[in-house]
Amino acid sequence: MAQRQRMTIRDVAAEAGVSIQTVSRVLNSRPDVAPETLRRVQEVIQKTGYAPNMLARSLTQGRSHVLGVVAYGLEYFGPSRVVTAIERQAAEMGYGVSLNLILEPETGDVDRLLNTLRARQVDGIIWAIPEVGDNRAWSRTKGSELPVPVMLVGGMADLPALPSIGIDNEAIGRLATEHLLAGGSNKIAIVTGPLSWWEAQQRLLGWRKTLATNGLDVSDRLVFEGDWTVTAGEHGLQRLLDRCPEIDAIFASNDQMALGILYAAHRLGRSVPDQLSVVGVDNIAEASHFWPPLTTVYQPLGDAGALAVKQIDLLIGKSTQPRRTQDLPSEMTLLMPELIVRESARCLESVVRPAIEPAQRTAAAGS
Amino acid sequence: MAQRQRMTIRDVAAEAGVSIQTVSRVLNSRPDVAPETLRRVQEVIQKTGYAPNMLARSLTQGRSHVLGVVAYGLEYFGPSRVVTAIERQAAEMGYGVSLNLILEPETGDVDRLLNTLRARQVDGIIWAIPEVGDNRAWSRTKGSELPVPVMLVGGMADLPALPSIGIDNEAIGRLATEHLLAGGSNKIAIVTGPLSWWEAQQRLLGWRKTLATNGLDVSDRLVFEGDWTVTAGEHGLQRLLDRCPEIDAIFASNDQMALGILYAAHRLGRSVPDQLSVVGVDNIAEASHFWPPLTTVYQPLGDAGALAVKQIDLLIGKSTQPRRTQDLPSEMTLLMPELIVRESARCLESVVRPAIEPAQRTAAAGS
DNA sequence: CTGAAAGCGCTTACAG
DNA sequence: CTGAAAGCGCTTACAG
Repeated sequence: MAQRQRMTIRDVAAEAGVSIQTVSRVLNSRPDVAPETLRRVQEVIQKTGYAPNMLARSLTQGRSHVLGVVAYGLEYFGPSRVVTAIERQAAEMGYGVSLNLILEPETGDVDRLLNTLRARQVDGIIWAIPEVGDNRAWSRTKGSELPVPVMLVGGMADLPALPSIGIDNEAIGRLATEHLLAGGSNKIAIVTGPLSWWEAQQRLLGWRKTLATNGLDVSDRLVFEGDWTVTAGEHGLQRLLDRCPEIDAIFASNDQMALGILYAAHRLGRSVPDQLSVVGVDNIAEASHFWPPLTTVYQPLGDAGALAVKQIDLLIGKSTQPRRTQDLPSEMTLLMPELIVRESARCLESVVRPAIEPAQRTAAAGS
Repeated sequence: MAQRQRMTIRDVAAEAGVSIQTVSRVLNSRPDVAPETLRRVQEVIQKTGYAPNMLARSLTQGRSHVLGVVAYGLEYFGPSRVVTAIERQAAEMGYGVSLNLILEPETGDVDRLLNTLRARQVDGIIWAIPEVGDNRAWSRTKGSELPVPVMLVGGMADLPALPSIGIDNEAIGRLATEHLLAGGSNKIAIVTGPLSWWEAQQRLLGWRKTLATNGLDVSDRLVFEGDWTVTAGEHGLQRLLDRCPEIDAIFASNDQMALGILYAAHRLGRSVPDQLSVVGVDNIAEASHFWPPLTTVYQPLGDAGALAVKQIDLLIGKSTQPRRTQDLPSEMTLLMPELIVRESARCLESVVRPAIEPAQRTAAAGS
């Protein structure tokens, strides 16, 4: 089957008594091979377990069939889902995945990374680093002159210079906040992620807009900036309650911080959800077993990853062909999140209707 | 900087007014280049942003500088740590990482995977799939005739046919159980992982041996086979208590199941750790914020991943050289886990001394 | 110190 | 339907 001495197309050709390009034809399943020849070559391939050298193939074709995937924080929930989905979809489409992890989202070493990927001749790059600060400035500066297509995963503040796909994070904030309103809360605080993160900003924005629309308080004392950790949730609740004891609900910008909030609430003797409603984001595996089970917002991260691969495959196809309309989808595609109702937030309505009108909802909540 | 038209070594040579192999010498920082020539070539490289085509380089060198990493369940705690560490170490040593995820640990498609990796000419393979059932049978059958070095990550039942590195899972079971004993428990149950997993078996073994050594009950009614999920922990506690209400401690084979146990204990009105001590495994981010904070066993997974890369680099170096002593480390390297004491298990001793004698410990616990 | 030649293992036109 | 030639972009001996 496998062998130590690597075998080449030449060996196969010799053994089958044909030329190497006939073998090549068989390998690439081209139609113009005589049935008998085909059989003979296939037999040899089968017998020897020959597998063509992708490196050589890539060199002549000018395509490596490898996608460069750049990610951060694989040990966290979001990135691990995205990368898993990317790998799955890529494998399905015949791409290999070159994994490149960075240690900090705000890395200055974009250039070196891009150069490495270019040197490895990846067919396309999937940039799955969240937008933090101006860590995507490079996409505007030199995004357009990159030698290969790039897909950004995760939305960004300004219209991206490169095609991008992400989750609608403002909608996350809106869904969570609307649910809290529907549950009858009217002093709704928020524990955000680091506000240098686009995702954190957008979730805050969704919260703010929803409350403002309903004429409710959105002052700064209701906002605590966390850092995604459980500890931040704990400190957040304590701090928010210090500032404003009448808070009756909190939107935690991720489940870990929601856990911290539940923990602190327990310690402070605030019962959830009776005295305090909590909604998180992510739906981590443990969420349904928090006390109480956590109401949270699900993000279709797997869909985002898979879609990124499909899109970049399209772009790669185009960049190979004599580029015509140049109709690159250089806009931002946003996928919709979904609310998962459990028990950490009061829920006065028997049926959750996301499409309900705010006024109506508030009325129902007040009844 | 970057350019659409890919530039080759030939372009650089022309622009610098030298031959291509002089450029090659500069690229590979060989000593035999005149200072002035060196300067001129470097200048051109700098100016044009030229990066040599790794594919072409690999083809001539017979080395791709890519490691094939095969993993399962990147969305879970262990694998994500291992893969992260592998990528980090690989990048540091100049290797690219080709990520290959499988959907089920007991995949039958080992052959196709191995073929793909061979076709991509990876320099070595890191097989980071846990041993489940006989999913490593291939390593004995054809492990030795593989064209490239392979490192298995995660221990295995029989002495592996290939060099392997993992965590001492029996020690995990021992550390956890000894701690429970030290806390004064003497009816100690276990919720295991799926027993087709080597890791789960070993943890069970550690539990069993430790109890047996201390003359305590290790009968089957104290064993519940879970599947690593929170839900399994919940069911596990309920079931174990049904069978044997006097249970006063449980070793959960991972933190998720430990969470399920805490959850169920809360529901059943068993206070932790007063009536029930619980120890988990992994030390997930949330563990320190469970109620009560979870005592657990930490596994040096990052070390394992990094070590795997270092080892395979050695093997690759050897397989390149005219193989001499053939002293491949074809044995199993096991790294030691560490107990992290928090509040979910009673702890009578002020200082935890893992080296303490069992008899002495039991005595202390009884006092 | 530097360059002309050969070759890595394939594929892509180009003949027949 | 099949094969001889050229070439992908490098590196490795081999001359000078």
